[in-house]
Amino acid sequence: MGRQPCCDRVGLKRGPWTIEEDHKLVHFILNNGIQCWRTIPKLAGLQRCGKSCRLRWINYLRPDLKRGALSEAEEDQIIELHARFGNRWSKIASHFPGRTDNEIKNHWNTRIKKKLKQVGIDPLTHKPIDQEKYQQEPDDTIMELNLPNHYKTETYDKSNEAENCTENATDFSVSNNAYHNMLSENFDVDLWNKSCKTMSNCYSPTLSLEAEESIKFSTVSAVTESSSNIAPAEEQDSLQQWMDSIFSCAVNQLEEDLFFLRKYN
DNA sequence: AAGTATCCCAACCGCCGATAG
DNA sequence: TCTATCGGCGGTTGGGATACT
Repeated sequence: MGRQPCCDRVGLKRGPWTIEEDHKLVHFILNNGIQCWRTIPKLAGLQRCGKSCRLRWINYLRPDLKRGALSEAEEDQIIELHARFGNRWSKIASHFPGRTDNEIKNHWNTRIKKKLKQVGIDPLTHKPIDQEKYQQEPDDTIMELNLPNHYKTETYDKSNEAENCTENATDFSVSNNAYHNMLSENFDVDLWNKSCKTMSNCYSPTLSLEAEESIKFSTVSAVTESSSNIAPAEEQDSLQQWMDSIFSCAVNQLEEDLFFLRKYN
């Protein structure tokens, strides 16, 4: 026979995740890693299906997620990649470390699509909707909207669609604007520092401040705490490596955050 | 201030290829 | 080889937040 079902769906919770649920999931994964999504909710004490846990982790709780709005450079790159790959969001997202396919998809559907239509470019084909109109109108309309260079030329270069294009390593940088905006809007540096200490990088920006105060699971304690569900010794090593990478990732992000705080403060 | 429209995004749905049994 | 599930993906939507009248 085939595999066992993912979940029995009976009594499973749906809808928005609560702080407690997030806490349980993050705590469990930091301690045990990800082996089988189907078993995670049961072992973590969650009334959710594995699929829902996976989605929540990937799109929201992963420590290496980048927060903040997408920069113009990122937006430009999304447009270029979309011209090459179409709606293959996971493929596009792979060029943006710390960004999720869902985030990029949402950004495309809510903003970029609109922006392209405004300047008469079909977001599906990446070609001018009305060729004649665009031969009459000057390119500076497009320039004003900061579109990628290949839209500023008269003809669209078909070679952009070629799959065999060199896979450029993304010149990725944290959105300075986001940090600048935070600081210019009476951003509370003390609170920020405090929340960094409680691993807020893993956490949802929708968390209330009070709730954030109560989150005490640090990455250090996660490494040292007993991991009841890990058995073989060789798995301990790989788990330790995984934990180390998560931890170093969180530390790197923290350093990056502090760098920009100092720079713009 | 209240009602309505629009925007935004987290989460769900359903499909599909890979794979366990 | 076949069947059924898992994991991953893209499309869609519900509802909170914000803007507008």
